[in-house]
Amino acid sequence: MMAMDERARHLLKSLIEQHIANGVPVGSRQLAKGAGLNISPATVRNVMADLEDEGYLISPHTSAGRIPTPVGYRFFVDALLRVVPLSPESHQLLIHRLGHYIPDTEQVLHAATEVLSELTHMAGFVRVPRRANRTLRHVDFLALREKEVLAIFVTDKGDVENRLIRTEHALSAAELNQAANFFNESYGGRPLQEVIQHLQRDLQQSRHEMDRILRSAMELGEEMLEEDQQRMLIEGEFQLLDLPELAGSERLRKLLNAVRQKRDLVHLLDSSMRSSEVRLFIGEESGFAPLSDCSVVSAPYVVDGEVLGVLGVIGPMRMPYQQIIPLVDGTAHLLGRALSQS
Amino acid sequence: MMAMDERARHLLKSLIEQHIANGVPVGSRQLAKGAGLNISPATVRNVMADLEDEGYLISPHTSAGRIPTPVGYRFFVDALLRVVPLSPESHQLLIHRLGHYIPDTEQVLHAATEVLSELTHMAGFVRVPRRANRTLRHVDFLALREKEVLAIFVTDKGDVENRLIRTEHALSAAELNQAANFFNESYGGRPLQEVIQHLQRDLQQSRHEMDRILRSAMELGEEMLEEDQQRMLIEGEFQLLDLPELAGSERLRKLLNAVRQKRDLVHLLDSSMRSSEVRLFIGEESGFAPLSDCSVVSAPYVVDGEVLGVLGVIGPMRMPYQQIIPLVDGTAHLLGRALSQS
DNA sequence: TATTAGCACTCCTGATGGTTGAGTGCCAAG
DNA sequence: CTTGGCACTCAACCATCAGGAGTGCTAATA
Repeated sequence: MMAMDERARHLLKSLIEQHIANGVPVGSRQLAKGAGLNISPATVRNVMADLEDEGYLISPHTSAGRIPTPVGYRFFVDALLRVVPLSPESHQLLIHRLGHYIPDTEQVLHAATEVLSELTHMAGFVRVPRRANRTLRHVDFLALREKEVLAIFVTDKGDVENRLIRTEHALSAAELNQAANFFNESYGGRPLQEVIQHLQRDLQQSRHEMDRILRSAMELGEEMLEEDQQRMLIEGEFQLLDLPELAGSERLRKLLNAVRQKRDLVHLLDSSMRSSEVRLFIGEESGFAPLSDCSVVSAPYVVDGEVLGVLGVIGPMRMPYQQIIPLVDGTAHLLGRALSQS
Repeated sequence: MMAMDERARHLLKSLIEQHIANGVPVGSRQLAKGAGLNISPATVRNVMADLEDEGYLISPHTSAGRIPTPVGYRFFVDALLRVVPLSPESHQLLIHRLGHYIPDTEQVLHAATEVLSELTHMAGFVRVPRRANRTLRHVDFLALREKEVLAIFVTDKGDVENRLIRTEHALSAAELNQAANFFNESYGGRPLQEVIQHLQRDLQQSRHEMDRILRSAMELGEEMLEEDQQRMLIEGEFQLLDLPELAGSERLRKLLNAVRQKRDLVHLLDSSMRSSEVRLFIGEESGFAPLSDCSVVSAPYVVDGEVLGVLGVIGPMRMPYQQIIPLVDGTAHLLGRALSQS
């Protein structure tokens, strides 16, 4: 496999751009014209044949022009792509949706998901912040009824989570108050993680009724950390229905169901939290079968110097990367900013 | 339009059953055989022609047998349908999923949605309980940060809702406590509706800082009532992708997007809360364009003698009503029971 | 030596047309 | 009123064909 010369690179770039724009295989004649070089179709054919040998292109059938392979796309984005700045309109819209103060975290995340989906006409997602390092702000225990206690947790960022706890005996409001006070005094301001560890240790042996409540509360705290490992917002999956290349409905159904299940996707994305840049998964690179016809563009978002989560879009391999990349990047930045205010 | 004789009714019933089973138009030969009557195809043809004249059947094209019209389905379910009891397996599964105690309301509702979707292979939905008549249990105000207060509402059934409120001046924990105490004492145990009305009146003129918090809290309460008008769970929309009759993807996309938007659907269903029985909307009867190819089977669920919400399924007109109806009915009953325990 | 024109070949696409089979409507006989 | 018979219709299937786009190869060219 020999290195590509300048002309071959240019042709590959031009071919992929054309294919992204039209979605149909590109032939030598059309490419010769579109590339701007003064070159005959025959020459182009030679070059294309070489590129096919090297794995960048493939023809769907004998006489149908050529389309990029995943390898071709990969080379394209790594070596050929020139990212264009965000269009003023898109930027405008981004600012409009994410630029001003929104007090509710949940709302901000939704806004980000929506705006991604809207601007790209593909599926947008936001992986929600891990709360692992959040600290416990406040706990409340309310006797809802005989033998049922409602526990409410509040973290320093204002996340609220609640859960019903059944007790064996009825507990008075005073007792619950006392438990809450104990909890708040001992653990208020401490990281959730730590609170749970402490509780786990302290409650090992004791079997008092009141301790049962604390233990349940601890479980709730654990759930807040756990559940959250899975959380993810997705918007606009249905935009994918419009893609002709995914029209074979069997395939698409699999994908949509997979998106629904989200778990594996979460897995994939967590791996990309480590990078601090926009990341691209093209086709099989995601290592996630139902996505093998698609690309994923993701970027982590950062609040106060710390990566909180990932966001991005899912779409066909043939997506306008030059625009998607800055868009995802920009959204990530704005989301980071929006969240750092809250 | 003359009344149908016994034989015609039998044939119509048989035809619709066959069509529900196979999804293809039914011809005279097949119907003659399937109906069990000793009758020739020619006779059947005469009857079918009559049924077509009267609007119960239609042929997709000249020589393709006949399929039921919405009118046909309507007549079928009203006059011909014999509902079969829930199959033991389905009943088993229902009990298993909804029969035992689950403390968390949200979880119960989800379980109901899921089980509907699973057993029918169609889209299942649950319209969530209105909280209008719930009473206020407890309110908390927490100073989250300078000039930001987190308000937490708890209703008597353990629903928790929260919201960030920005204030103009910083407020001390003591002040907030005082406000919360005031709130709890004045309004604890009162219906939310009433609380809001009172607040609305009491706060009309005053402009104190603390009142601003109360006013924001009132808005939150209003939101709890409002937002909730829209809430709805849907599960298994993707099952609809499997239906050949909806395969024309354009149409389906519209439907799925509509389902996504839920609003109009909520509207439709609220109207069916008034009935205390299973209700059927066939095709256009729903008055909701994207659903015109579909039927909706819904039933209200009742807790302590009061209708809390609606649940049901969305599927093709050609659905096995004899089984779907008791299933929806049974699910509604079980959900009512499950909720009355909590 | 790299480029290009020419040419034969492949294969998709869309149009055409014939055949088949399911199904109908109608009529005349039972 | 029912039924067998019959002509007719129409979608679905299949084969065929022409057209066009595109290719690979070869030989001429700059």
